[in-house]
Amino acid sequence: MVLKTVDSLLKTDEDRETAQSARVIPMPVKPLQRAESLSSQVYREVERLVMSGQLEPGSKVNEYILAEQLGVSRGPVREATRALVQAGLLVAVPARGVFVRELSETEISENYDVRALLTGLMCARAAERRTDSVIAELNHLIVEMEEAIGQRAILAYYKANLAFHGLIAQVADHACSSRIYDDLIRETHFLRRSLHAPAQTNEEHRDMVAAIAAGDVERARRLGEEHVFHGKRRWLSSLKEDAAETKTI
Amino acid sequence: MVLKTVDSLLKTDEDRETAQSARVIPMPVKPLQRAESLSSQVYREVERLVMSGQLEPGSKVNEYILAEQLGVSRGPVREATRALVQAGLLVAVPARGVFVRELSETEISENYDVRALLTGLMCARAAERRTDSVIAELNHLIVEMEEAIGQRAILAYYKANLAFHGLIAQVADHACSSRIYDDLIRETHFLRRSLHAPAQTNEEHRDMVAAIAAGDVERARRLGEEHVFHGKRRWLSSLKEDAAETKTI
DNA sequence: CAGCAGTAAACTGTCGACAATCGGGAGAGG
DNA sequence: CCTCTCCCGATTGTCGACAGTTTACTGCTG
Repeated sequence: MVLKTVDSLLKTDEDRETAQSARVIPMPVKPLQRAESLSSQVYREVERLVMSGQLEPGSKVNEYILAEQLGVSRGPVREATRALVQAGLLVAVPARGVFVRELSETEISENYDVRALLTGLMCARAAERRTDSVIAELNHLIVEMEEAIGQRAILAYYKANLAFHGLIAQVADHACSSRIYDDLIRETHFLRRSLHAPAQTNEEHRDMVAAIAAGDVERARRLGEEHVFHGKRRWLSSLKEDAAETKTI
Repeated sequence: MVLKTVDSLLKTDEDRETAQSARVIPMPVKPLQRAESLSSQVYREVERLVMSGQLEPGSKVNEYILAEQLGVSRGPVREATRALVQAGLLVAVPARGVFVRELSETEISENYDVRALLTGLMCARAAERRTDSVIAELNHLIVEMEEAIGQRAILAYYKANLAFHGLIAQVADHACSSRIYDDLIRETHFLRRSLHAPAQTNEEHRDMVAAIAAGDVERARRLGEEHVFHGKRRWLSSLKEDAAETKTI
């Protein structure tokens, strides 16, 4: 691990590896592939910080401080932030710096729209390429989500849900959709920390898998699309609730 | 103009502006906004080089040479290329450099798939938000394309076609779709230099505008989708022709 | 006490230089 | 003559430093 994580700075970093130690093993088992470039590591670390909420939307990302915390110079940090701006996680203001992107309600709404189409496409293709083992795995994930709902285990549900859609994407075998879908998911990461009507959502999952299992391509597409649109509706109603609450307060 | 274009290096660069010349006007009319960052300028210049075909798919982009040609240091060049990698125009190979991305047939096919969905979405929304002036402008562009086809003016057709889809995107007022659509178009830029069955394509344009003008949302969506899928079919058939030719040779 | 100007600190944008790594070519050996 | 190895040049990855701009603080004035 070349790059220090920001977390690790809070602890004493005692995990310094002495790679050049003792004997040189004739056939090294792992370190054959060179360490990833610092830019990429910084990219992933900043991505993690944003996704985990440690960097809140709208907050400023200071190059200098970040570079110091990660133990690298500003070069790689600048490269990483540039890429993250292009990826849509950050926004750059000339001569002011980069900030964690905050989405307007319109942008979130549009995000749902495109995700719906992509989900439909991937479900349709998944219905064409399904195998018994995949269907079994999807059903297993649905059960997992069911259990997570019963135990109010938000994180477990979140992970299983991610795995569910990830597996569909994998089976769909459509890299272009998959990539864009992942980008869109990342942009709206903060929405997924709170959950609305998970039971109903999981019911939709069941229907989707049934259509995929039956090989009903068009039905799978429609259910996939609707699944996301229903998510959008749930988000909208939660918005209205928030607005009502703030109004009554 | 701070940045030198690569083209300009072939000519003698005589257009050196002496910005600090003669008198200082008390109230400067234009230069109030500071020049764009070099990274952004390099970004656009490399993008232009790729789009125009001066940098062919698969060719290597040398940081040092590019920086020297543009008259900047390698820092901005690295930032720009990182962003372009994220944008999908370049690919980075660790410790080897960046190359102009070349798409496999599968990737191009998938590109069409997603573009079809987005075009459908934008046409549907355009049908909801149409105005008389927009319809008139769309019809005007169709006529322009018609004329370009008659005159075998590929470039004119290309530009009008771009304007046509751009106008629909603008009317659709769906930034998310629009952004992704543009990215996808850029990735497959090289396909649009050769044209297949433009007359038929323009006929589809007519139908699309008719549906949008009539406010028939679902029909507009379907025609928009099909328009791109027909483009995909035309591309596939041109592929087969190429394969047949190379086989007979 | 509030508002404004001036100054100083902080931060971004950019550059040149050094180190590490990869590819190609020369040379030796089979 | 072919192949493998070693070395060198070319190129990327990274760093520290400087310059210009923005921001924040301080002190002055109405």
